Amino acid sequence: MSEESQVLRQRKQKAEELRQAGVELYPNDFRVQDRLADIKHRYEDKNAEALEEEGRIFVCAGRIMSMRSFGRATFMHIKDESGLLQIYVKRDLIGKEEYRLFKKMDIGDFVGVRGTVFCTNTGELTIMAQEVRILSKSLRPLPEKWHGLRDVEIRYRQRYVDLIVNDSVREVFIKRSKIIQKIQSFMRDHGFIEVETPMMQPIPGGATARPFKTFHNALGIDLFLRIAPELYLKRLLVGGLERVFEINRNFRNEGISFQHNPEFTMLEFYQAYATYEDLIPFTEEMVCSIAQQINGSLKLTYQGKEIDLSRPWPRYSLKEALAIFGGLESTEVENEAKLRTKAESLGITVAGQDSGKVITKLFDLLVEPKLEQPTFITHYPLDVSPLSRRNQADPSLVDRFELFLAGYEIANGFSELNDPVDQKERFLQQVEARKAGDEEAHYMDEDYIRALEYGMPPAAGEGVGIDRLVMLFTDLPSIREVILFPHLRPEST
RNA sequence: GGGCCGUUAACUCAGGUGGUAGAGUAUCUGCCUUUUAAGCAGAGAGUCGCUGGUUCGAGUCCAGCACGGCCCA
Repeated sequence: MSEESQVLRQRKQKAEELRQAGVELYPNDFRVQDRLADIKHRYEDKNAEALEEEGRIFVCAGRIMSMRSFGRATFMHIKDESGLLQIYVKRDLIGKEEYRLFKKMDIGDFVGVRGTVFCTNTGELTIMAQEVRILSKSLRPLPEKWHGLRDVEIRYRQRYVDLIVNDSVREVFIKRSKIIQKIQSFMRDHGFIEVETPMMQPIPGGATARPFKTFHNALGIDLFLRIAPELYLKRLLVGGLERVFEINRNFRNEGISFQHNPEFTMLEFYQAYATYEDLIPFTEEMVCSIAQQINGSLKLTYQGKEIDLSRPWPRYSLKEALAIFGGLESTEVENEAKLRTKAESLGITVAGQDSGKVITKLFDLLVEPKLEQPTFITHYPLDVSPLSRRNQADPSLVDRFELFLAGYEIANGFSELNDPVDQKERFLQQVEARKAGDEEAHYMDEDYIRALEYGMPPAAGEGVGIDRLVMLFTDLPSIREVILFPHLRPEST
């Protein structure tokens, strides 16, 4: 049984023929001097005659993307990171034996080219090759040139092929990188320093989620992949670092969907002597600054919806939002029994749930999808916010906000709870909830309490979902499109 | 977890009611020294996702499973 396709066999055969002719298939002594796009741009305004007179030799390299062969001459397009350029290879110019070997090169091979520029009859700037060297032999055929690679499963599993063939995909990830750079600059410009805290934690904390578990052999202890960096970043506030941020991965052991990948990227930052009300305009400024720098506009289209980022963005309390967007009567919103009835009628499990959980579930279901324009929601219930500072006027609420955009949560920020006694109480409540079967409840973190006992300055902190922000600015409907290697089940063998 | 849809050549896709698989691109051979979806002539290429079942006969019908997508929880 042959497990190799015909094409693969033929290519290996050709590679062997080249090797036998003394050609090194994977050399690394070719020194590239010119990027393809630079060569193209240099002569944009020159006419054909001027090009003929230009005697300059260019030395470039790239992957062969297409070939059109005429017996004794061949046109091909090669591609490097900067772009695409046409190469003309003439037997008379490179030599008979060299051309014979050149004919054994394939679409997909990396080649190094030395030559002069000219303009073809059809007006395309082209390199007249004086030398074509193979730099890396490709053994597998690339996808078809018209339709490219569409199969999303292959696109994600073999992202390298996706990146070779689909330019728009590469642009997405370049844009993602730029967005992250702009955020880093923005934070630094506002006096924050970038830090790195543990990805492996003995007590997973800082969020409501199930963690991944692993084991450290030498220490002989269980460790958890972090679900959030929050408790470590706040330890840094205790340590006297007043403005810190971290952009890194969080890991949550939950379902996969168009909005969720088991590992995702968050910006988290903490600022001493600030409140959540300081972070609201700060967040507006950050998102707008990114939008201006990345897309050059505060208006954007996401999946057909027009979104306007012009400031200020409206703010509603959670209960107001339930009335205004969720279609609830204001008497219902204020009455816990009525809220529970409503929730039950929508299929939400209410038995044994805190009122805070019920109301936030109602919000997720009825309001969140409707918040397309940027909107801040404030006044969250205490029992879903075990790390937030209590509201002075209403101790059943906390000083917290979430930002919604395009129908999903983008950011979550709050004034930090820095009272160690209150924090310990809240942890104990979470421990009770865990005992009662809530696998997402927070763990007790004694060292974090100890840190607070040394004294943490009043502060506010925030987390921003980077993947979702990238989805927004690239107009992509799935988180898998903005993560290079999204998790899939293993291929069957 | 539930529902619906998909899986056929390297890629993109066709294959009414069951009768031993097709196209374009890619590949190979021949002709062709300014083409660009180059052209012309010819050729090869498939465990039809996997496992069972029904049938004289299954890509097609049935069941289970795997992987993926969308929707719901």
